[in-house]
Amino acid sequence: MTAAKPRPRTRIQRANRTAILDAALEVFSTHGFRGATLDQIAAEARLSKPNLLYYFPSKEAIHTTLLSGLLDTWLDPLRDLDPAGDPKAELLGYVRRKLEMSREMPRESRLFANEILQGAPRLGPLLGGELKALVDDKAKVLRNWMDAGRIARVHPVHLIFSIWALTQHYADFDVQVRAVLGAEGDDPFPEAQAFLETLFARLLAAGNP
Amino acid sequence: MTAAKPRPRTRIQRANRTAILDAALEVFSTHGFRGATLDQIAAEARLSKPNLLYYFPSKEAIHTTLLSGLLDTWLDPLRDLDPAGDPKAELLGYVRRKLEMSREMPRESRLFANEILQGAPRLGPLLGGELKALVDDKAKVLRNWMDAGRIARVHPVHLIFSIWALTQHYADFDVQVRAVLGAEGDDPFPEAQAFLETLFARLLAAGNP
DNA sequence: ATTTTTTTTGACCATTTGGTGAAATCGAAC
DNA sequence: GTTCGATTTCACCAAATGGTCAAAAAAAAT
Repeated sequence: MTAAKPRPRTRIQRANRTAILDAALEVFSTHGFRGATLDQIAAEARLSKPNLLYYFPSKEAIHTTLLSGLLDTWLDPLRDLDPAGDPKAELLGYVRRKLEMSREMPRESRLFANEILQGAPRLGPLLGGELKALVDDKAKVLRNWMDAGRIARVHPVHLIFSIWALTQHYADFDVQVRAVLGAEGDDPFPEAQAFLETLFARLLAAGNP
Repeated sequence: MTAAKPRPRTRIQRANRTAILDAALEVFSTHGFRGATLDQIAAEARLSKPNLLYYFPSKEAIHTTLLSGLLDTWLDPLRDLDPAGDPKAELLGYVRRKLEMSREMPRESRLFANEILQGAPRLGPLLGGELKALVDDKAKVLRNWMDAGRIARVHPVHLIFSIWALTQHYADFDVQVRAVLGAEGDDPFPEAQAFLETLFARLLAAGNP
């Protein structure tokens, strides 16, 4: 489909490309595509603007490069959900890994959130394609587990939505979370982890009607 | 604190101000503050740009006007949580009302999400102030209910976070939700309502450890 | 009908923005 | 140490953007 990107050869190229992508991630994730400027990105990357455009042909190209890698990374934990594993352990593991990603890659989470908020103008088709396919597949796994009485019966797709919503909330709404929690323990994530574990354990407890 | 805004007198003023605010809500909520342009807003409101600026002194002013009204509206359902009511009914009612707001005011939800995503540069102080105060107050109510054994014990603030995250997800990530669900029933909200009801009912079922 | 006030517009401005081109500088291989 | 490609910078554009101003056009008040 897409032209195979010739991997950057020199170490200068590698270093600068990563610097640019890192700077762009920072800027795009806090201002959205339209709100971000090349000058901001250039400044953040400590390069001149023309120098930026020596490595990437356009603002669009930088953004696209970031997004194209993102969805895959983002869905890795869901892909790992093992149909042969223990249902509850698999699901709680998924929640934990997803929450870890919120803590360790909040900028990526916000980049994604921005894109969706703005109507997914760029990775729109992937949602109904690749993403839907994966979710449908995993929903089937969940349904099997429910049929076998190994987890409680709930709408499998909304169950997945709920995991996304709850875990990404701690990255995307970080400012709000910290403001509301106040000084009470700087790091909200351990509490969040405990809370989410309880929540999903109770929601999925077999024996529920 | 803020200067009392002299309510618009003439009906033309009232009509145009609402048209502008409505247009601005549309544009700001899909592009964020920096990504939105006065020309877009003017076009959406069917006014000329100078005419826009006859009613509002600046882009900032429009945005501020929108945001200042928003937080209050947004928190109304939480304010309504009645300490004297039945715990489970109160909480499920809160969830329902919040989900209704996601369905009926998705643009407002996205405007808010954009602001928080971008680090809450404008309504930042309100988060640690007014918002935190309200949440602390209601968390106390929740804790009392837990102490009395009327709902299961969980971290009350994270419980509130979870309600926000789960309900707002259906407004903010609407595109994704619809893409993943596919044609399977155009309106995701009835299913969402049922799912969330189950989720919180199980989470809060007294008798839980 | 005329004055007065409100509303709308067209022309305009300074700054910012995404992007270009050619020249200068740098770095590695020889 | 020279050469040749890779890298960086300087000067510059055209378009877009937030905003201004004075004059025209509508409404309202008299």
